[in-house]
Amino acid sequence: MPGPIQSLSRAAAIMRLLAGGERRLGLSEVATALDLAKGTAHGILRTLQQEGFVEQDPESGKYQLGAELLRLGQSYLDVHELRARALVWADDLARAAGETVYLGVLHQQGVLIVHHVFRPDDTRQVLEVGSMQPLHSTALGKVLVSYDPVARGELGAGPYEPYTLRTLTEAAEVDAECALIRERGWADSVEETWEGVASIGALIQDRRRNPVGAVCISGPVERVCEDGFVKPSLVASVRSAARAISRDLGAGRF
Amino acid sequence: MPGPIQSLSRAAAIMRLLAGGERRLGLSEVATALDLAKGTAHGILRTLQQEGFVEQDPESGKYQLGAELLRLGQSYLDVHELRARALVWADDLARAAGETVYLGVLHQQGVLIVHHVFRPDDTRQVLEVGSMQPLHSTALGKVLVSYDPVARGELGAGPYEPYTLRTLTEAAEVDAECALIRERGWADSVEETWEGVASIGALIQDRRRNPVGAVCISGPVERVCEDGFVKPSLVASVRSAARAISRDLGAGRF
DNA sequence: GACAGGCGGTCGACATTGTCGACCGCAGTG
DNA sequence: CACTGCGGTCGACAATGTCGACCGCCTGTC
Repeated sequence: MPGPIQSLSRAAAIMRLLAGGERRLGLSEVATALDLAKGTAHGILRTLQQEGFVEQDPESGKYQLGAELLRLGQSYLDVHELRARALVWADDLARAAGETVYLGVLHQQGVLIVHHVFRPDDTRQVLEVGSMQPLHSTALGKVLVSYDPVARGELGAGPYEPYTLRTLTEAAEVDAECALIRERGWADSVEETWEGVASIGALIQDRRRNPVGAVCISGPVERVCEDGFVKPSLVASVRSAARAISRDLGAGRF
Repeated sequence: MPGPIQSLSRAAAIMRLLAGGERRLGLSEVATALDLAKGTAHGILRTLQQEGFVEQDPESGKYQLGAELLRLGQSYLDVHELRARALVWADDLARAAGETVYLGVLHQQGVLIVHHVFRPDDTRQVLEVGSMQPLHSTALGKVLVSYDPVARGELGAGPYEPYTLRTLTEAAEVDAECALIRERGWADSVEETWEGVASIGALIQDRRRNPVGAVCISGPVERVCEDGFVKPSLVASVRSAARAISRDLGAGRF
């Protein structure tokens, strides 16, 4: 039976739809958006609700995502091997560099943040675990595109969305940059996604040298860069953290 | 069609199974655990994998939860109205009390943590958003059981699991405690779940006075208690934060 | 190195199961 | 006070997911 189960695919589409729209959605909205009969959509929503994946506002009758997703998402993190092994290294890196550290893996057409260490001295930061970053304009994303053919495939042919004036929007530009990244072994992104923010990332490999994720540090361009380039000392810190995590993953087997 | 969609319920059961077991599970394990034909389990797993809810270790062929769950769980938090309105109050409370703050809602037979503010001065804490706490032995749980009939129903008749010597394990004990909680308007839990940890919680209501969640502060018993009782000043802080959040929720409408 | 046992995965027949579109009662609205 | 939209239900139909036998592969064993 090499075909997906229809009702499941539809349920997944409904949840993604609910995740996308900022506000709650009504039954009819869901049905028309996915081109389903109202009865069908209702059956799926009822089951999802009963399982806790979707909740219904009793007042308006509209639907939103449910708490069970948060719980399962947490379980995903608990089991995540890369994350588990990287925790302590990420902490060290944040302390050594004095900047925010992110750990990301490829997910669909972006980088999913699976770990986030706050900048040591600073308060008032928002945890970004579970959020996504673009592939073509972040250090994490460019690392993955450079080394993981799947990531390159997900990126597509462009043109890509320009977030700032420095964003690379053409496939040829990104590919050229990736060749450079492969050559020197690390990626940077200076104000390519957010004004004033620069980051430096490096690849994490598993025991069989497959790319499995990336680490990066991220901070204000004034602190991360010097004379228009990222500070070599920070690059060294990130690369050594990436190597340490990779080694740790490889050691799991032997 | 007031019946749940079979394949969806089964898919949910599979995901819960994967979330429960610490390690990855094989196809046959999943099938026998849920009493399904291998072909059926495979069909569901294949669809879940394709949608990103489940991942397969290419080496061992075993299954684990997928990244999409983390993303959707994050989306759940983004839309969560109680959490959004409580963010700033929880911050203030943590600063005023100098202790960790949790915000929880009822989910199945427990309290799901939807927000967590670290103790201001302290480092090295693990974010517990997405994890669950028991109903019968925590301040958050007892608040919900006291005011939300659904929570009381989920709690059941006991006896409940004893985590420490001070845990209330009989329904009668918990019900008596809840009567007291309703009377004075707040709950505490001193070493009932974890040795050395005490917490104080209060109810959050929506605009129609329905219980929708609870806040608590939690910290070492030496700091939270005095002469064997929780400090009145901390109780006052928690209650005023709970009132503030409730007011904020009510104000959304008028 | 041949064998047995277990694994993940596939296949096709069967009937269970999800789907569809018409229909219901209600609430808000002009 | 009709009218339009909503969320939700119903029952007939056949498309759909389910089942158990089967396949090829790997691993451990004697």
